[in-house]
Amino acid sequence: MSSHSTKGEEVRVRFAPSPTGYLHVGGARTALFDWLFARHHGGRFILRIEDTDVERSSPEMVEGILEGMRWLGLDWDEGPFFQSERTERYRAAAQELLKSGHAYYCYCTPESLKERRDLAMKEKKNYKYEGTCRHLSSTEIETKEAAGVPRALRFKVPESGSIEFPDHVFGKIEVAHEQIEDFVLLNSRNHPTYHLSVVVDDMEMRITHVVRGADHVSNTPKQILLYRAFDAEPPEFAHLPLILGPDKAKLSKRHGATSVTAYRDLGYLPEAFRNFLALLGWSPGDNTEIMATDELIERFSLEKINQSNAVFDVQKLDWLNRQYIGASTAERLAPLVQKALESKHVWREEYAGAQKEYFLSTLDLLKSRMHSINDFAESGQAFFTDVYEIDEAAAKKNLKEPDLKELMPLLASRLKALDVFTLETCEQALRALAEEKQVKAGLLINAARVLLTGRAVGPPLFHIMIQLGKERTATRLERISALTFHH
RNA sequence: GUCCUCGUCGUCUAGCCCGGCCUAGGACACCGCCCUUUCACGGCGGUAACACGGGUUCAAAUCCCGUCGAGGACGCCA
Repeated sequence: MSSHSTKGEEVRVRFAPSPTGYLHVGGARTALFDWLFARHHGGRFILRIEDTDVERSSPEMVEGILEGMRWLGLDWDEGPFFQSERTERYRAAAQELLKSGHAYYCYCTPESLKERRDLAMKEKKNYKYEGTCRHLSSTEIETKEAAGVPRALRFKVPESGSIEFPDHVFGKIEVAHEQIEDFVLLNSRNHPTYHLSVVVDDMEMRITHVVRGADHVSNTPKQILLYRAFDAEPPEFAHLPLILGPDKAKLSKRHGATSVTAYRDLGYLPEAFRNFLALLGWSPGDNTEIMATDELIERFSLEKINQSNAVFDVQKLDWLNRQYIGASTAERLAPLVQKALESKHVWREEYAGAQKEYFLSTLDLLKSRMHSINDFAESGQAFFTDVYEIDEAAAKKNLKEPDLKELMPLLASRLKALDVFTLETCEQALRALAEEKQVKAGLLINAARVLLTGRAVGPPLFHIMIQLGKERTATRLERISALTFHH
């Protein structure tokens, strides 16, 4: 167990995405760290959907987020809770703050506020709400109320002093009160806004640790102020460094795939992706990189999270993916590969007709050189159908020797004559033929591979032969005479 | 503009808190070699970094100050 206090209570962490977009890489990393932290401490992982902005939230996005989390294996213990269903609680909490003198009504119109903000922006000045309505006299308020002027509720931020809080990642952070404006709690349609709902929920759900992106550090002082106003103890905070694109700007659509499910569709293994995400902003401290879930959980700690932003490096992801694919059993890979084939509508019939054992052994043969789950659609094709294309470059490279037109059929007949068709006997037959005809074995081997699979790259030839079987191997070798090449 | 934060190879990072063991370690990528029947895998080796400038100290990547650079936040969005 790590040293930071859990106050003798159960650790409770939440992941609180807003369903205004998909679960993107940054969100997924946050969710992962939340989950790892909860699991490490044997605590509870709570999922809360922050959909107070009804216009921008949608059920599809919620489903997308859940889908992404399931894909990554991030299971939650409580929820999902929806903030949109808890509006009354937030309103009640807001009234409490009004009564206790921590909040006041603001009658400024959004339009005038925007004007003031734009003006300040134009003059390159810092803008902060002036607090106009904070100092309204009771008669002024009466007049506004009588006229039915729309009102928002604002939090009364202390005018002097500063707020300071410890962060598990960044250490101590201090902000002067005068930097913080009187933020809105309830908008003029009487809807709660972010800070209010977050704090009310975190209190009510007894969240002990808030682990979230560093884009929230500047929100933290406001939220702590709210805890104090509610006379509640704030949770502990840990802010995660951001994930950047190759251009070192915040990750966005222009960097390609955004949602994590897009990575699934690209053929990444969830365990590889999760391992990769874990290494973005965190390291176990020694040189270990490949870690299974249990190890990740066991070794995870907030103090090992580093403070600088990290660039998302696809090449490293690819490497991890290859490592994981190579180390996975065919049984593990099979359903994923199958799903990929189905979604791509590739040679469905051939695959459907194949025996399970044959499918698995083919997968075993090919997995060590698969870069992604999707690769199998191409590299596996020739093992399931006789109608596969012969790659032109491969033919040009390995089939251009004229003698092959005789050598290949000859090889075919030698193989056919074999009583036992094994790795050893195939190799013997081929090498004997090469010696007899005074050609390099490599010539025959490379040519045969192209004929058998349509590709210049792939598994060792004799493995391919065994996999295909004697008949198919022979037939395909004989096919050379039917081929025409452009030299 | 204001505030907050960060700054070790191209990238992810170890080391920094508790100065000497750092002629700065690992991984990805890149380049060579080996293995080999192709492509991978694997093995071996190589290029490559403490942003800069001042202090403090016998000694600084590590402590202090400044500069520069980068990122984030500044909504009746979350």
